[in-house]
Amino acid sequence: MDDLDLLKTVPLLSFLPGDTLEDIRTKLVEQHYEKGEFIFREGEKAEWFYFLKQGAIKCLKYAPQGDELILKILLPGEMFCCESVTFEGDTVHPGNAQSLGPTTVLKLNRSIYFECLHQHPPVTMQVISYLGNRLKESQDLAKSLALDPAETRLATLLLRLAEKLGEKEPEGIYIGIQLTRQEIAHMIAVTKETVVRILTRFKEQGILFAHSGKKLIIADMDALKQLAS
Amino acid sequence: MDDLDLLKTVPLLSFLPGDTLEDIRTKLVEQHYEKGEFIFREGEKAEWFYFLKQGAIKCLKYAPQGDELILKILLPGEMFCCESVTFEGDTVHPGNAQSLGPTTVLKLNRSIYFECLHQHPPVTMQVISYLGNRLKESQDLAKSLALDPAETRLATLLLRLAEKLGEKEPEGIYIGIQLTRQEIAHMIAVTKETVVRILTRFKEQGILFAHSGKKLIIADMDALKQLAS
DNA sequence: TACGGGAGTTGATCTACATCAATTTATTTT
DNA sequence: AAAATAAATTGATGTAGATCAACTCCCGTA
Repeated sequence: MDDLDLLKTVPLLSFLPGDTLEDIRTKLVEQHYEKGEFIFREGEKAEWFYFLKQGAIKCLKYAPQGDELILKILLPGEMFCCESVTFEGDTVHPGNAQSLGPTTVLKLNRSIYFECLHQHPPVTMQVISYLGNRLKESQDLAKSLALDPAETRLATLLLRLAEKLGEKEPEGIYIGIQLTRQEIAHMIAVTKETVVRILTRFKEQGILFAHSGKKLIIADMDALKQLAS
Repeated sequence: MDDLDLLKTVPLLSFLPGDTLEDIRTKLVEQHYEKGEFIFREGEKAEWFYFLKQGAIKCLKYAPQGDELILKILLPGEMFCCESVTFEGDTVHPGNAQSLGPTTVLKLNRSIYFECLHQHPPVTMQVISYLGNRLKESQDLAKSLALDPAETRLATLLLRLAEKLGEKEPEGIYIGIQLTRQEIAHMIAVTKETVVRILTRFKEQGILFAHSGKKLIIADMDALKQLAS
């Protein structure tokens, strides 16, 4: 019953209408996605509040020519689409959500979520807090894209990834999520070639330690912080 | 008493604790700023909820070297800092707010704002909705900075400005806010020279009509939409 | 009416990063 | 394990937009 243990850790869900966690469970819809599947696409009607149970999801937008920008990587425990569903009338998703690997989400019907917000002010306050953080994150991304050179953007990204999901290993801090060079490129708006060239430079400088060529292990966090500045 | 008339149009403020609008007025602090003055700076403690009564405010961030990015232009009727104040403990402003001209704001003490949110769920829902819109806006900006060439970014900006504060004139749609080329440049992350060059091209193409060299008048909205695509 | 300073404009040159192309190395699939 | 496919790497070349520098226009002030 680790499902329920997880739910208990999510303040938002602990306030769902109904007295027991079992009640809550009956209202949540669990759904599974394989790598590359879309949870939703831009322009589709937003009808669910989501909670990421397992896996990782990239939130991204496409330019008309097919270029893409990854705006956010969602990790287990995070909620998403808490804003769209509160708008009056029909709302559509402003971007795409695609699973990075095998992924399980729990989703909650728009009207139940809405009811929950109305009945539990502290929950609503949490959503505001979450949205405030997402807004800050998004503005930091915009600033970085606008003002930082590619090397700084990559250093900043590696640092954030290390802080969020870094695992201590003998050689350094291992980034426990497998992103392709192309995906990294899409997060900082450069080409995959540029990512490779900068990573190669980082390895030469001893900032990075490449275990099996693919795994990213950061050897010198301080140097990265310096570059991210 | 047009002050109160204005307040009535702001749903958030109409829910403030207290029965009459006169009561509300006693809790709001009015403050005036001259062109260029800062309402607050990055890193300062966030202690107020703000409402823009008159004028215009630019929200911006600086890079260490002094480069800047304008994230948002606030116009009369808009609230700001509705998120920071809901976080637990002390919070600091993640960016700067600077007046573009003579500006009047109304501000509300953090704890009264907080109380207001707790007592009036519909108000809270509005704040969520507002933050959701701000988040979408910010992500659109990030996408534009990441994937669109300078010309497209400028076309998109002019279009948005025209939609928000365009005034019909015989020659076209006049953008009723005086921004310097440098400020426009800071909104789309290019140099002022690049802004000038693209605007010159737009004039040559008949998209823009320059009344007295400075005023921006859009002659061909459809062509702009095409470019912004 | 002249003066001064900031904003706008234009041209010449430079550069970070994209693009294109070829090759190597992983990862699936059979 | 071999074949097929996808991802990573490296080098050569191209380009959008930055930078630097000069000049002009405008607007406020004396």
